[in-house]
Amino acid sequence: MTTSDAAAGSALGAAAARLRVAVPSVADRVAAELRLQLAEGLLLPGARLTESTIAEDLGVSRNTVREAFAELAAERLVVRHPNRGVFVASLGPGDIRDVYTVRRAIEVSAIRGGGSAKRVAAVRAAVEEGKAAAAANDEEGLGNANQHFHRAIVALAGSRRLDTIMAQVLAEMRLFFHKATVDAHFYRGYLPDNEEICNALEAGDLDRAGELLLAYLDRSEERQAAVHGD
Amino acid sequence: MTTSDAAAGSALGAAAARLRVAVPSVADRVAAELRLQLAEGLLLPGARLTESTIAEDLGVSRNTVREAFAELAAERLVVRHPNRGVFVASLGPGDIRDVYTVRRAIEVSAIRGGGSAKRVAAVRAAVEEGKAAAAANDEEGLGNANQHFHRAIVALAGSRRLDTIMAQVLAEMRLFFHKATVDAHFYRGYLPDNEEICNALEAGDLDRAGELLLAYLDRSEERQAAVHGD
DNA sequence: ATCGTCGGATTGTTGAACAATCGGCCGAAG
DNA sequence: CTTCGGCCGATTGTTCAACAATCCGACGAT
Repeated sequence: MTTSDAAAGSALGAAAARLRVAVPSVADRVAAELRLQLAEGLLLPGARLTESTIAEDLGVSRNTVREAFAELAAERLVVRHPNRGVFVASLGPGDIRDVYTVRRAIEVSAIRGGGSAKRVAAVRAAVEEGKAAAAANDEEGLGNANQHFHRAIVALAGSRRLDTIMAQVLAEMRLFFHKATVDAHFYRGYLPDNEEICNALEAGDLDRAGELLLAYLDRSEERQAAVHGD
Repeated sequence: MTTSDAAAGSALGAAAARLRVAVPSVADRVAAELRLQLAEGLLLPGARLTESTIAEDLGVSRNTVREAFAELAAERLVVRHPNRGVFVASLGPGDIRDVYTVRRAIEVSAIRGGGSAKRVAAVRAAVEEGKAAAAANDEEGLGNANQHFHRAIVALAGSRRLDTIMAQVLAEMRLFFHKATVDAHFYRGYLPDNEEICNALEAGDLDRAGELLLAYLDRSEERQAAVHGD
């Protein structure tokens, strides 16, 4: 769990390492650790991250922590207030709408371009993963499956840059999902949508798939905006 | 405190300020200087950037240069090879296609969503800027106008994140444009396209505007792929 | 209660040091 | 003559200690 997450996280900023063994730098590992704590909800939005504290806790130099902060700041997971410190990013209503604007752009574009059979199969796999999680009442599994589903859609385009952008956006969203995930029916309601989208995709009806996905995102945005003060 | 007010200062994501006087950090200024040299073509793709050299040249600490590198690496303008150094990013054929995939996604999405009159006017302004530059035989002005045009299109969506992504993509493209810009007719041929797109946009025919823009991007991609060994 | 001032704490930046790693040079072996 | 292995210099990765600049909150004066 943690290792795969770390690998997925490093897919964000890390310089692609050809076929190199490449031990991640210490700064990268610090960033990974913080990313993990962020995703786990251990560090809540608005929380302050003090350089010296983290440096001491993780047994690294303050300078190294600083580099890790730069990495996280570039991913928008954290914001720097000059001379005041870095804080866990917190998204306001405007940010939520912003994030969904990005998702609409890249997800709809990706699905309307179709994709190889293998990539379509990955989308289907995410749908099945979701159904299995639902059957097992695995709340967290449902959320993960949903993210896999949308990442698989973007992956249809086969663009490394789009994949990166999507990963960042999803990481941002995880920041305030910890508040919304309490609703057990939250993701479950999206399952039929995902399946229908996947069906249209497999049938080659890309226009319809795009329409469905767009409607899905609009609804999801409204829902998120409702949960978080509009 | 939301991240909404984070900053639109420098074109790319410098952590600048609301109404703050805020002198940018030294690291930011170093990054800005390097960005400038990158855009000017003083630093060619593949060139190596040695920490100590730059630190000495700019009269700052090596550690500060390091932070600047992190910033540029996050923007993909530079790549880090662990234990070997940082190099000016160079885009291969695959990257070119990748970049255009991103542009198709966000530009077409933005234009199909329309935009306020003020934002449409900004698009028109960019078209006129291009015509003026063409009349003056201002080669560089033409290139700038073209970028303004596409940035204005993305700005239609009013999304800070999309604007940032677009700025990064354009910065990446400038990296290897220094090779392609030699062709005087390069941008000039696109002028009529831009105007037609703008006309459709002003007429409210968003579908048509989107189609035109998409065709434009496809053609541009093919052209770039042709110039750089496919 | 408001305002200015002071002090403590944290960040921004520097400089120096050291280990780890890389690339290339040179010499030895085949 | 080519190839392989190991050494050397150079550069990066990381740490540490220091200092100035800046901010926050508390204290005190008006």
